Amino acid sequence: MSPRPKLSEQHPDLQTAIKETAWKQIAEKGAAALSLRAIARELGITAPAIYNYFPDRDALVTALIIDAYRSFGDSQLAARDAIAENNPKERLKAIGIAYRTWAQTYPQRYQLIFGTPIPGYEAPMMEVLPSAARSLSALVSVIEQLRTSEKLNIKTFAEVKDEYKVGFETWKTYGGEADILSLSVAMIIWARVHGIVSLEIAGNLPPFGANGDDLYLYELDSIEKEFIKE
Amino acid sequence: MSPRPKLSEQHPDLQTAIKETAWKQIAEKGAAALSLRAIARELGITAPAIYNYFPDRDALVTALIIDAYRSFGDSQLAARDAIAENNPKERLKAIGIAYRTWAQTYPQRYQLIFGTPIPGYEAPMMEVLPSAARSLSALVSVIEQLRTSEKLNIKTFAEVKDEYKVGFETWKTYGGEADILSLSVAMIIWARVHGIVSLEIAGNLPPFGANGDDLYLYELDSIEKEFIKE
DNA sequence: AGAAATAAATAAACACTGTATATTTACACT
DNA sequence: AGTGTAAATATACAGTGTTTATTTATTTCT
Repeated sequence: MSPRPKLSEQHPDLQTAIKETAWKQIAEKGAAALSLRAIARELGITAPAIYNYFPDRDALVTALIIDAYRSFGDSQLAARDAIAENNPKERLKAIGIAYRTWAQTYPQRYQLIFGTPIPGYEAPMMEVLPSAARSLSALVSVIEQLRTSEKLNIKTFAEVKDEYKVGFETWKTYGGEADILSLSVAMIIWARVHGIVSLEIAGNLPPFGANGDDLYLYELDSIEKEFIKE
Repeated sequence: MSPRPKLSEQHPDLQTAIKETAWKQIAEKGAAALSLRAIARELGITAPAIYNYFPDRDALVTALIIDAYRSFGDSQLAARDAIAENNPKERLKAIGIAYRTWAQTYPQRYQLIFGTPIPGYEAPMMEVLPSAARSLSALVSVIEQLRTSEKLNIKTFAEVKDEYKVGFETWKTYGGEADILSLSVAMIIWARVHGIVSLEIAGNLPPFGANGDDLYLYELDSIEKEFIKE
């Protein structure tokens, strides 16, 4: 009928509206069910109109991932900053608790970031790195603080290989100044909490025996004992 | 043209042929790209013919998952049994190494089992439990052996809640006799190795700093020190 | 052996999906 | 006022899982 509605009938900020509708549908039906046509339907526009704002579906997904990283990073940084700077042990614990809380609040976002729920989609590292690095910077900064105050309990770890130096510098731009040792420890801790949380969210923990709460708290304790001196 | 080819022109065991073609395509293009029509095309049949062997796509996926668990379980049990029974420490390490090796050999299978790569698919617990329990039985049995020989270093853990007793009994049918404490420890260890491996396979470890090898070996060492006495 | 029943395939169609192309038109600027 | 641009539409294509009706090879029964 009318090839282009008047401005007054349009969405004021369609780019944002598209993302919001996408999140809504992801929350309702899961990230895998994300559909450009369904988004367009709900917004009262046609599917190709979306291509004015995102070159293709993957670009939309990338934008969503970056937003999710930002939300996740906000939660991590807020948890850290809620505890006094001179108490890294409690800061570490707060970050750990916040990690799982955020994941349970936004399981779809968690899977969007750390899983592979979109058919054929692979995140473009260079676009995602800034927000990804920032989201881990809370953890890295606490570990780094432990290290510089000589409370970090770990022997030497791998050195940065020459070929990775560039990537590491980029990382530090967004993830904050940190020794490679701190980054390695952060990655181990990250992998541990991710291990439990991802199994739990994907429904792969058997529904008996120790539950997610028990396992998770055990791990947080275990991490504290293993990596913090005194 | 010919609504039904002669027996001589058909596949002798179409059910198996369908699964094999599915695995081939999963290996080539990833689990997310699994397509009934593509399978049919490659087999020279029509898509609806598959419905004679699997009621729908999800049933095929479930069958694939069960096969993958079997392959994974075989690898775990073989790794365990390659070491003398009276050497649980080395058995544990062998299982750990085999875990990552299998995952790296069959990354698509790993994601099929432990990720959520198929849009809208959720594994039916009751169908998958037997092969899933068996695949973890190697780890559980080693932990159980450590526990009965009093070499397991852990304090008490959660008790089995009454409502979960039935599920736990079912588990033991396929996963072997084990104390709930052993099962809990096994799940922690499982979550740890899964944490690194899943991040690594999904390409979410930053490509610098400690690599997967370093992190993984650190964790295996760490697990040994934390859970085995002496 | 001939007829009936069964089972396994095909063909065609439905409702979806992402995406490309050409077209239309509201809006902004000169 | 006229032109150019940008943002929408309409249309179309190739792909998906799935349903239905149809055909026929094979098996079973009499």
